[in-house]
Amino acid sequence: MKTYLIKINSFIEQLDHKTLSALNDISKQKTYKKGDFLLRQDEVCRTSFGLEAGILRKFYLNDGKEITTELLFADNIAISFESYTMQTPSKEFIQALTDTAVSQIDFTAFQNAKTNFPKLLELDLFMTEYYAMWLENRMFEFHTLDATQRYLLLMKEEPRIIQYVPVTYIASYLGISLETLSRIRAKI
Amino acid sequence: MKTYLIKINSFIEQLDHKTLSALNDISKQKTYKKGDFLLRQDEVCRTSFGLEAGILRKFYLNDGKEITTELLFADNIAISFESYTMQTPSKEFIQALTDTAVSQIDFTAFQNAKTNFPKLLELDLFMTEYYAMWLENRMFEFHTLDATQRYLLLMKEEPRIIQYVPVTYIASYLGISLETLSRIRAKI
DNA sequence: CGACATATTGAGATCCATCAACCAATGTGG
DNA sequence: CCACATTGGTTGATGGATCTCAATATGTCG
Repeated sequence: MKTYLIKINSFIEQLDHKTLSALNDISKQKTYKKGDFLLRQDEVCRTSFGLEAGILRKFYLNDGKEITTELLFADNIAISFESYTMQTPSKEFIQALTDTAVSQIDFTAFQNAKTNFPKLLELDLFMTEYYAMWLENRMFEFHTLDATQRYLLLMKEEPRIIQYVPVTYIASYLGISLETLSRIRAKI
Repeated sequence: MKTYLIKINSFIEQLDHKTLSALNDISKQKTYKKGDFLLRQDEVCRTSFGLEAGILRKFYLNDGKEITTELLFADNIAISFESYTMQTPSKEFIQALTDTAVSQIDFTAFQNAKTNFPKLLELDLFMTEYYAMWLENRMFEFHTLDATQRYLLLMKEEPRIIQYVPVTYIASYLGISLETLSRIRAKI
């Protein structure tokens, strides 16, 4: 699956100059401080956030509890997928866990760019395919692994998450309670 | 999310004649008998299966146990997503739960068609977006609902599954044991 | 009818959540 | 600079949800 990222990156590198500058024209650099919200529940996700530095967290509220759905580092793109795709109110929040720098692209501007530069349409497809594979993989983990195994796998596959993200968020990302995660960590 | 299906369908209806007949040219009608495998583990998923009649099941093996990942009815498209997208060996099987009729499209032929008929590229994106939203939703259910709630939701959202699919497969689709599902059913 | 797959029921074990107390580190106001 | 609140993490005891193993029941199809 990660080989697909390589394919996407080389696809981007091989983009013609016009396409690249079209993409550049609609990008806006922005920075956020630790704790800032890039998107709140019920807002429509009108831009994508290309993360250049820092850490972002996507989460939603369920019974008053925060459930983390994704933890993002540099070179990832953060969007509330359903909200962005359908331009409907978001269930998710996107929050900066550290000071961050992002490159924002407006949804409508990108839609227009896709019709003028078909390579961007292809790129959009590739990225969406990658996201779907990532989700399939995550489903697989929830379907087949218990709490300890999920944590061990995360350690192996995403060491940065273990290193830089508070355990509270890691626990909810893994779908387990804070206390259980604490016990798992004590045991290994 | 279901409104997106409506959008996709009307997009298909509005396709120009040339695009539609290009699609037609690369489609092959096939039928399978109950129990037949459309795809086996370790094979590369080289075609998509547009389901016209019957029921299909996607599953993989874990510890010798079958885990059902998707249950499909008419008008859905069955592929082993990662295998199809990357053209790598599949983890999943696709099996006919009843006699079925499908319209198969070869991966490579579709790739070529997409470059000649950009509308197909757009269509591919829309369908992939839908699949990603479906997966997000499924993750959400696993993250927030217990066994009983998941079953009740399935009854409400996908009554055909309850009606036509053996409980063994429903249980593994819901990520619970056969026995637990049986008890849940007894209680309601 | 008999045989084999499919579904239910029961009892015990296990995993994990919850609630509550506790600890350590950090920050803040007097 | 210290007392104290706050935040983030750990530890303990208990209960509930769900799994597993085993026995039994209900199909269903040749």
